[in-house]
Amino acid sequence: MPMARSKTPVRQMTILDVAAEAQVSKSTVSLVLQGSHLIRAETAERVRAAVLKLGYVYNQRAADLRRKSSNTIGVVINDLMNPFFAEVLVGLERRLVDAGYTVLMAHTSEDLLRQERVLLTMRQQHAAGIALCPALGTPASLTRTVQSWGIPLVVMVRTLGTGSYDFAGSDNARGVQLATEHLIDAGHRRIGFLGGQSGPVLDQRLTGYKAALSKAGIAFDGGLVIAANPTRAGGYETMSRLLKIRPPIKAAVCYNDLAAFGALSALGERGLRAGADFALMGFDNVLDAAHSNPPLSTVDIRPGELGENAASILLDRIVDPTVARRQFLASPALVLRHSG
Amino acid sequence: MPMARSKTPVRQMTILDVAAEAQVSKSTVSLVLQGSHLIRAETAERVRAAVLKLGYVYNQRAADLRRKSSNTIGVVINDLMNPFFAEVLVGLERRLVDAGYTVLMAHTSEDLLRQERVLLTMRQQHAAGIALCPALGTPASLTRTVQSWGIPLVVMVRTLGTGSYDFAGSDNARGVQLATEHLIDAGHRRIGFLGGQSGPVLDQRLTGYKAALSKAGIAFDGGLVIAANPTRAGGYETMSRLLKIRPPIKAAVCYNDLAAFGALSALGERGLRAGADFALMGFDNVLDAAHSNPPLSTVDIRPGELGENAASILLDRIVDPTVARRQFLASPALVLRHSG
DNA sequence: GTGACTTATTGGATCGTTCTGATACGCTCG
DNA sequence: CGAGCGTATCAGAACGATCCAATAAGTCAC
Repeated sequence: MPMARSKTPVRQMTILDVAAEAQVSKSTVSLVLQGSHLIRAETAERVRAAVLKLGYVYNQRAADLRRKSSNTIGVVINDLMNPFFAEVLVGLERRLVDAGYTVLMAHTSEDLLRQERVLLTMRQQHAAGIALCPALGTPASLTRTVQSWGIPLVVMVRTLGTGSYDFAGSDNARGVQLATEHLIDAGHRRIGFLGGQSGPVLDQRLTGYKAALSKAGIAFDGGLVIAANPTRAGGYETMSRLLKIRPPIKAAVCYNDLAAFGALSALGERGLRAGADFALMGFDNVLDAAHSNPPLSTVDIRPGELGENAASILLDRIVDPTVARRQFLASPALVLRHSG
Repeated sequence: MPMARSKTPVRQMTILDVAAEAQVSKSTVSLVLQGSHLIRAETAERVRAAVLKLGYVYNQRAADLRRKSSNTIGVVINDLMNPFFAEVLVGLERRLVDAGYTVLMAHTSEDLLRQERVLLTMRQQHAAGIALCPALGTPASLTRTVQSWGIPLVVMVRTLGTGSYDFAGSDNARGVQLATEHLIDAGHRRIGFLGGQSGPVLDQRLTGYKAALSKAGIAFDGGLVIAANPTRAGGYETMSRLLKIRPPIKAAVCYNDLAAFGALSALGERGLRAGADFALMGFDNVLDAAHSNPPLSTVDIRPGELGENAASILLDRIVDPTVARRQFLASPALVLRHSG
């Protein structure tokens, strides 16, 4: 009375079971799964039928071990609450999975310790590459460190010193210069700069701001730039402070769209209407900018494409690690809506 | 003259190298790495020193293969552009990595085919569990399918039929009822409902809306509910249409905050001020809601905590797959700001 | 009919861990 | 002094794939 032998623990189904079913060797099955042309079409078909019949599922990790490679890519982001990064991430993810990779995602919240930890796990997981948006305060040497691990790396958004590494970001100086010049062209001479934490990106954006001013012969006034977290709360806060300045300021460019949204809120609270009473420029052109109240004039750097480009650069380096360093800088474009 | 044997390709460093350095067997090294108490403290110390000296890094995938387990968890999200999901994701991710897991992330953009594909990869990667926010149109049978794979699953946000499965979401009916009642209490009798795609969540929120109306003895008027993508664009669009209705409507509850933001934009465009001229309620209480223009009155379901709870439920099931089905429903709380 | 050459398939070693069963050593006890 | 036991360590067989070298069968030329 042979019952199912409950003693033997349910063995995982392997390529061997498929081989038995299809009456071939495991090597043949392996070759078929890899789509090799070495196998006769008829045999391959038999194998594929067996796979389907048994419901076999490929064990990627076993394959990775033997093959000493992997198809996962580590992605490190530090502020998903910012729609800009969310958009970058989905662009990146899309291109990576379309290329057959799977994404190991980690969120650092600007925490250096956390960042270090997730980079270690990615190493332990044998990630085929890493796309990193470094947390503020990350030492520039990190690029060399990761390279020394033998893992292809692309840095996103924030530069990391002057070393040689793949990068995808935007031309921040030029973008902010564009925005500032737009306000100047509209006749403004006293223009605020709102939000932003110290770091490479803020530096770049501020140089754009200063460049526009000096080009127009306007003296830089440090009192008009107010740093703060580039969040809605930060934007709200800085705008509130800016509005206290006498004589009143009538125009400002923001570190990013998020800060601009907060600024819009502060403006509205005082019954001021952006566009009419106050000219406000954002930066990033996140999706939200098109439907804020009022719709935000901003600098478009196409966040999604930025992510896609980061992915492409990384993928290229994975296939050929010796390829020359690449650097993608989204060229900014003014998009004028109603706020400024 | 023995030079470095350039013939042998640089072998990966393994526990065997560590073992040699520390003068113990690989088994001992393995035990130490697992923090076993079986090894004498002094020996363990020697091993740890060797690890550090050689810069050995653990091969997680090899370990997983042998151990027939893994410490990765698949997370499937379909709309990261919606800050609500972004917040859920970071809560989820945070708790998962704190528990020692790493996150395999995939974005479906509501694409069923993509969803199917990423679920397959997660299976091939031997994910220890899956947290899924199902794309619209996902068959209810999917919960059973995933369970039949032997992978613990937690469904998030959107219910998936009436079967038995772990779930983390919010009490949508009650939440919208709260919001609607608030408007009724303020004296409104004709209240619009804006945005939302057909699906379980819309159904639930609409029943809350209807419940509030009927409780107040107000007849339901289908002409006042306008479905649309729950995005800013959708909210803008639906509000524009709602404002054409005569006699004019003066209050509405939105499917979610995102739609409410779009509605705010449409209102502003017509010179209407939410709060004064029009009462508007959102749903979710995303971070952005506190600093919109004007700040949004909404229903708080704590997106971040929702993600954390999903993680906890999943982790519990992983340690004990036989535990009873669990269901977390965030209980909604009204948060009144300026829009309504 | 034999050797050279394809073409299709296969056995077995291997990737870097874990884990079980064995061993070696020291101590206690009758 | 030898049996019995506990402690610390180890050797070797897995895990489920890949891939190299070997084989078997067929074709062709001479």
